[in-house]
Amino acid sequence: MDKKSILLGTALQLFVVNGFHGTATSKIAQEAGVANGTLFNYFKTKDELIMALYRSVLKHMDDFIIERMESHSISKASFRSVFMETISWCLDNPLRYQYLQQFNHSPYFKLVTSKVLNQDEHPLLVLIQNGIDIVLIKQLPISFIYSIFTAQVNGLNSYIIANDLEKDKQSEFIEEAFEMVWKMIED
Amino acid sequence: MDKKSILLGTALQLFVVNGFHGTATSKIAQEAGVANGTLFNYFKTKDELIMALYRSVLKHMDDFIIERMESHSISKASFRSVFMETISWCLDNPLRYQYLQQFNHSPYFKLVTSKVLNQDEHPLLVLIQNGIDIVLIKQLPISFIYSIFTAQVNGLNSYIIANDLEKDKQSEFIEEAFEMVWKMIED
DNA sequence: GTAAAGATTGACTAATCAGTCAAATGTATA
DNA sequence: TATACATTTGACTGATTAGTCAATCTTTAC
Repeated sequence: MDKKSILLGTALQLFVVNGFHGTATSKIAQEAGVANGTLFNYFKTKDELIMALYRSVLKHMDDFIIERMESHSISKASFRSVFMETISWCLDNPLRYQYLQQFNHSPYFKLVTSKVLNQDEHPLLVLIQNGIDIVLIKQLPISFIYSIFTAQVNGLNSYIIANDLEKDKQSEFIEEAFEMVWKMIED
Repeated sequence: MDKKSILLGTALQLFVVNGFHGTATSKIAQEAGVANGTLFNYFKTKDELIMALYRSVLKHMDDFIIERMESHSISKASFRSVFMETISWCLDNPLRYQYLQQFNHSPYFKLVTSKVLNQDEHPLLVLIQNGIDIVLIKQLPISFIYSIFTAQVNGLNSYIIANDLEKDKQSEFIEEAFEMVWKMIED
């Protein structure tokens, strides 16, 4: 693994545990096994590291979901697939998930907006747009459906984590939660 | 207003804008119009201020909702009332809402848990328990329903804020979102 | 009026931090 | 081997920080 990836991985862990300003750049470099100055060869400032890590984690999630989408039709099954893969990613990548949440609710979030998020190639957004077009789901703004959908994922995820469910109990609630959200958005 | 309240109010604003570690205690004291040392008379450490502010904001929200609950029956109307008041509070108190979110997704969150949150007197939790008991809503764990309900509030709120809706458009979506969440949880 | 108790002050400290840079090390080419 | 180029190093700096405390001011009680 190259030094940049190691630095991003180390930063991820430390930021989630100690927060942004609670994590010194020197600590990241030390834990990553490189010199202090090396970090600043790869990331001009600490803020740039924080932003780069955010983009990297978003990409990791999107790649995971796109790669594993079962159905390419526009159907309940494809929504189910996106829902399942999203939850899977969150549960399999707790640090990355926490980092996204921490970042999204921090003052750093206002520094990104448009470019990073308004990606029309985002699988869920495309799916919702198509679902609305063929009157499979409710005639409401895409971003409204998107908010509802992702909020449901977050709610489910925080429930599973807070209650430390076993695998089979998890599956039950995931299935239940998807049926719930589908009932919400279907036309 | 007493100095403690002024300090809490100033801290709220600065923490939301600049983050926890991005806000110096000396800055809070300065903006609040008191000396540096005065802050530490009211809050032993910076962390204690952060925690006290969290509890204070939670209490503000609960008081608001309890005070304005229209119906004390166990009915769809009472769930609707809690939903509406919660959204109202979020929209009327953007700084406080943002602070809750920022705190909940920060490393500080793990320092609270049980005592602050497991309050059985929380209006929504009580309502859900009663709703399940009389088979008005689905026979699922209280905390699951709670997660779903609050997730819906968060999703709706982030949609309204991100799209900067006018008042009447807001009402439409709030109504729609409640009907959606009710469809999810009703038995 | 006065004395005791409590509240407020702000200069101060010891520690920590983001970012720099000249020197050292590694790598590729001819 | 020699030379050019890129990467890595870590000591260093100037700035900032949370928290302290002896001195000063304010309030209360009689």
